[in-house]
Amino acid sequence: MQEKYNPQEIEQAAQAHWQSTQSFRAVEDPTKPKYYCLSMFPYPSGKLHMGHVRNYTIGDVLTRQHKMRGYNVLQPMGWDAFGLPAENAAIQNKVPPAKWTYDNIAYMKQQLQSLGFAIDWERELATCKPEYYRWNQWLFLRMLEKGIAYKKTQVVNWDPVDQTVLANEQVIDGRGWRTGALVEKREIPGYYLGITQYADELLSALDTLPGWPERVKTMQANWIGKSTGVRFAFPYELDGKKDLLWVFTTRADTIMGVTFCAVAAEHPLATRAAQGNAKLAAFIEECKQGSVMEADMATMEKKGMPTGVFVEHPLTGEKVEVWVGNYVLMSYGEGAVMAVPAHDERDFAFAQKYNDQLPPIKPVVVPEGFSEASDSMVPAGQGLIAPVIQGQPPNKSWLIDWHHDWAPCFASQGMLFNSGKYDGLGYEAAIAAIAADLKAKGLGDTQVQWRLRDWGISRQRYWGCPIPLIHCDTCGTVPVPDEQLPVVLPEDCVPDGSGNPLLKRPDFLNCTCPKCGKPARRETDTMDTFVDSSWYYARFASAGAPTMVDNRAPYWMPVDQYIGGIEHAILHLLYSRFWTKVMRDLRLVSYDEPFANLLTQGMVLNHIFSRRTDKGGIEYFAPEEVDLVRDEGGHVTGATLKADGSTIDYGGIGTMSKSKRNGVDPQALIEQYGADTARFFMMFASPPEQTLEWSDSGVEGAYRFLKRVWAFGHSLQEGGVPPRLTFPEKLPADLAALRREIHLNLKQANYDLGKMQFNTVASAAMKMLNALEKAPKTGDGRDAVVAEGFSILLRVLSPITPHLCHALWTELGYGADILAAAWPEPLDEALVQDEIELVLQVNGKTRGSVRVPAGADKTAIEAAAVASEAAQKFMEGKPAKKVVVVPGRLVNIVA
RNA sequence: GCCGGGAUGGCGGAAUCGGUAGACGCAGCGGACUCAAAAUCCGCCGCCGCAAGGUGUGAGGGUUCGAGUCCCUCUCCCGGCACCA
Repeated sequence: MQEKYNPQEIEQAAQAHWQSTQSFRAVEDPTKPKYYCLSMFPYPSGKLHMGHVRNYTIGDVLTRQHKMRGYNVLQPMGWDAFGLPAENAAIQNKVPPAKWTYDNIAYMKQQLQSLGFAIDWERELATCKPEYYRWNQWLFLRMLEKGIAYKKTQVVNWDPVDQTVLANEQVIDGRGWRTGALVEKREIPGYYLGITQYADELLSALDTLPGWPERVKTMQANWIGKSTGVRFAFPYELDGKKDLLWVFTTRADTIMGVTFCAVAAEHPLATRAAQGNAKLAAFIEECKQGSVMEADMATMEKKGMPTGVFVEHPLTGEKVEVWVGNYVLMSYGEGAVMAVPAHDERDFAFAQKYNDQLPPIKPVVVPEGFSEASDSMVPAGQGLIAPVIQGQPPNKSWLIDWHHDWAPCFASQGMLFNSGKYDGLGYEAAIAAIAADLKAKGLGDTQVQWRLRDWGISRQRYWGCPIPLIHCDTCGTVPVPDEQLPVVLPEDCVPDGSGNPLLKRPDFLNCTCPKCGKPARRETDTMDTFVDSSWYYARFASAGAPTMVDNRAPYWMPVDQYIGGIEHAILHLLYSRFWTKVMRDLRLVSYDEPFANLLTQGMVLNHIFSRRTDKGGIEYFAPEEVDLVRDEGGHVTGATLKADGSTIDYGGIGTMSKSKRNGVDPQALIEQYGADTARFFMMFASPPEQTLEWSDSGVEGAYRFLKRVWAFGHSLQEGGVPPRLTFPEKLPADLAALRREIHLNLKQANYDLGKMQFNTVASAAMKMLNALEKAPKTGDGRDAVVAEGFSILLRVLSPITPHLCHALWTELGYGADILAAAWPEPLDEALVQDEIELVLQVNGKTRGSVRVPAGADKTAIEAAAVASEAAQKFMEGKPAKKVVVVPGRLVNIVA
């Protein structure tokens, strides 16, 4: 055994050992409990980044720990290989996306292997391979048959110069990223998957996922957005034709306060009204410009224009004008809303803006408890209406005069007034009564509405899974027959940014119609890459099967632990759940949910340094290029460039990214310190769910600790401490204390592992080493305590730093392979103590401690506490009014 | 804008059920070893104070013998918002 810790050498040796023994090959074995541990597979962007290292180390710690606990473990790895960055790289370097992708995969695979992850590489897959994506196509055809997949128009970002569809991220400040042209909204046909058909189950089944973080479930529930409300219609007549304007609202109780209606620019009524109204037509066109992103829709200035069309209030018969509003979404509900400015913030803002063109705001709800006679309308502290009444008599007639210029809006639930027969009703009673009346008139009913929209999967892009359809002049759109699958994507195209290169590939485009045999044209749209990632976990469990999944899937599925970034909390995870349910309904699988437990890991952050360039752009600097400037308190206030000492801006802490130049290359780290140091730092720096801040000196600290572990192991070997010894009947006090310390930390480590709080597991390991290094040099049973302690330390640490622990375990003769060792459990005999220390408080303030026998009862503890010197001093001669004893923890004297 | 999350020393973070705030580590300071440096080892280390003690978990209020933890109000930061993955 070498004296010096040499990570490169021991890591290579350990990896060679795992390879030769096929340690991580997963074989189905019904006699053992299984543990399927899956980390979200990477997009092969070029090289691993720290987020990957963190994600996969978390998975590896769980995998190795469960292996040692006797589980049959599967940890696979693959590549989310289709996607936009490959096309961007192609535009830049004129390399086919396929070649770029495969090169990246080869490099990143080697990086993953050098980190020593316990991966079964025989199950590796890449979603850009026909043997994988043929099953995307196959399942898509099944969905088409079942009516889950269907065709509809979709709104996309259109670059008029490049004549191409842009992704949201390719739209910068409303302009195309390459051309700078103003982006337009355009409607084109596309394919959708009916995820809304599963909305109810996707929502209710969240309750069957106790192993998911509550916040992720809440986010999904809000995304699905079930709301119960009333769908009703305003009758109207336009150009002699009678029609109904349908709207949906969750606030039917405010229906008597409607002052206008608003429809989306794409609404048929808007289109009809615009005929012969050039000004309105122009406004509708304007609404169709700009972003398709919800965030932009929500933050942009609310604009509208009257259509001149009046509809009839379904209950009062009053005339209500219809407006076109840029804030009304065609894709939600009916694409039309009733507007009640008095009780809806958005309507209120709109009404204030168009004050002079709209009727006065009509309030119809007051807070519960309001009465005309009372002096104050609202109980103090509720404050929503309170400002309105300053200097005004709080009475009904005044409220009716309430006007939008200056009155705030009351959007909470309350009691109806100013609403005719509904006066005095509360929220629920009012809605029930109003819905019943609308129903009686045949103009509406209660309805459940979902925020969730169907999943548009068509992408007008090359590097994706071809949608298996054929367009025939005679037969229309015809599905590709199963026996002709997969529709293989040619791998030698080089996109240039001006549209889908498949359109220039006659060998791909031209085909014969499966129905009539005439020449036909292949669909060139490809699938959203979220399709690829919606079922890869099931394919891992059936690697290489000649069908989509085979009979190995039921053994492994569902995934016992899924690990990935919080940024996937909604889309990827929801789509995977949906896909699973579709597969289940096709009887391909029998489970309802793909991921039993979910861990969402935080992002890896680093400092950001930049300065403005002469041209007005921003230039970023890597952290190693700068020196930090701190104020007296030690806070970072700025930075200077190492090269020339010039001052640059400190941009705080942000996610590592190529564009900000604040990434740290894992490769350099592995080469300098070894994989174990990288892994240890990642686990130690913060708990998995939180963000992790990069720190070079933190890495140094991790390395220092591993060197100490090695040195301690070396000293045991030098000192001839045998791996196993018997303990004497009773240990001397100092050795008993040491042993207790080790087992206490083991108990803590096991508890924290259960919570997946690996940073404190690492801390516990460090505390064990700190204790072992201070071990007495002599004493009866000394070697036994130290050998036992170190063997516990190695096992606890081995999932985090497997190479180091593997080497020391065998070198010191603890066993042939630490992977085969039993996971350690704390022993009661090591934890017992005769006397315990309790915190002493007087009037809630800590004033010292008292020692009492371990079995002391409450009376004895009280007596000991009151009698103590510290208690006497701070009680200042007053008698104890009350003594609170928290068993095993503290005693508080109230004087 | 909407939805979700977060804020604790100079820094990363710990505190399991409301019970010693700051474990463990980094940085810093002092010392040992060395011709010297690196590496390593020992000690100190929230803030104010000579000390006794006081004070302190983003801000303000509340509940409690006792609050980082529970309740109310607010500020700032981060993630998602359906064509980035």
